[in-house]
Amino acid sequence: MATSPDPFNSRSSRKVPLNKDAVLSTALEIVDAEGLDGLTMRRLGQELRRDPMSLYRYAANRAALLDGVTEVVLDELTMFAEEPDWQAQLRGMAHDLRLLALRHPNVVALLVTRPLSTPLGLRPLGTLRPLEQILGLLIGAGFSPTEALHAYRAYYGFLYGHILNELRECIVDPEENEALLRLGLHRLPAKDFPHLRALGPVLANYEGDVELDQGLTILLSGLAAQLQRKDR
Amino acid sequence: MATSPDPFNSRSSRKVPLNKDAVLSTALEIVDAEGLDGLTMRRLGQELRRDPMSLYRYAANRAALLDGVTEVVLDELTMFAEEPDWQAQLRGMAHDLRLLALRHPNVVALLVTRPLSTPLGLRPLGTLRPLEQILGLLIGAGFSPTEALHAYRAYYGFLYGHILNELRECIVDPEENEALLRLGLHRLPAKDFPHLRALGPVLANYEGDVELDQGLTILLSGLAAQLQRKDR
DNA sequence: ACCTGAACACCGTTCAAGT
DNA sequence: ACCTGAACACCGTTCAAGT
Repeated sequence: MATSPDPFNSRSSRKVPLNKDAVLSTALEIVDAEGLDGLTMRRLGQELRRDPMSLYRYAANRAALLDGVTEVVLDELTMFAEEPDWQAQLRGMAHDLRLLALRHPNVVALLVTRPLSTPLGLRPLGTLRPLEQILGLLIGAGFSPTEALHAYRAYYGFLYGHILNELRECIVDPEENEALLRLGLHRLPAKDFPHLRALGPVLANYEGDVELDQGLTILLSGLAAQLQRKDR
Repeated sequence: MATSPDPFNSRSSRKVPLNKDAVLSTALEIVDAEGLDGLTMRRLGQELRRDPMSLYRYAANRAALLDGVTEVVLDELTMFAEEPDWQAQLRGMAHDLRLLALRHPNVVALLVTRPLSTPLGLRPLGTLRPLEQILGLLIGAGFSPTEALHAYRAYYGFLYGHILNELRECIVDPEENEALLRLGLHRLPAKDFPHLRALGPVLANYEGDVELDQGLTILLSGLAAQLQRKDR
């Protein structure tokens, strides 16, 4: 599961050679296991068997640490699946990002909110690389730079929205799944939430990949139509 | 700007009669003014001129306080704009939500991440009401309940994605806007980010409402096509 | 010059002591 | 029975004191 070779096996191993990558991947493991709040300087120091203060050599502060974690996660994206056309490429990349999000659900909040109100050029480069990449793809496909930017926004907006939606509705414990769901729905005032309550069984099995694909079909055909209108 | 009648004017006014609404709307003001991190129990207590501990009578803990704030914000949504058809309604509601987000940018992170991994039925009712409402709208328009759910997800996914995108690219200080942007872009390695750097001027003026509308047009026409395929 | 860790200024929350 | 605030167990970060 860990990408780097076994940075710590619980509390058995001794001193780990410290570098930025080791710090960040350990930080990611903590976030994956215990959520964003679980990642504190002190906790991370303990995991690495170092004085928490020594971490400030690798990250200026906790915010920078979190930025580093998002970069590590985004680096997991296999950059270019070789697909025939731009639509297939966008589709493939969307599914890749979705799987990435499912692998690191606790990081998604970071992906989505961390760069908020950080000037574009000052963001972690990992955040910007997908943007640049997709711009190139779309411009290569015949969109003008401005159109490519708009198309990117529509695509990424939908994609992130879908991921958030899916994570929101995903219940971790598959056993309690239906029970919890029903329990929750039952709590809703029947008069105010008739449709929602009626959807109980349907809500229970969310096939994220299928719905993502359906949404993409709508979006991509819309973008393709725009492109055709131009070429004609 | 404040919705409730002047709950405190800086540090001049004396004791405010305390109730849940007063607590939450003051909490919202703090979040709007200073961000999510600015809202602490102690800070809120100070603003209300109460012992911070007394707040636990109105919210079980800080998380509940944050849930309360999201509910207060969502209650600002004017429920039903009277529009002729379902497409116009969805369009109108999207713009309403966008404006709400621009009014309370610091709350958006909450809207988007707070209910993550909270079972659906246990969420703040304010979060669920739009869902129920749109389900009703779509079912009334001819979608099956299941289709309505899928359509809702596509719609809301896109909508939240757009809002996050727009907030991400929005720079608060309109004066430094272009300067900061160029500065930031200039920092990017020219070789790795040619397209992004070339878009500098275009990136500078983001017309969120127009782009939201364009995306909605694609999405809604896709959904309308699905509906027509059925009726035929 | 580098690293360490005590100390500071905060947190959310508990709970005993007041009324 | 209710409210208060001292106290606890944490934070991120600074900075002086060590090496």
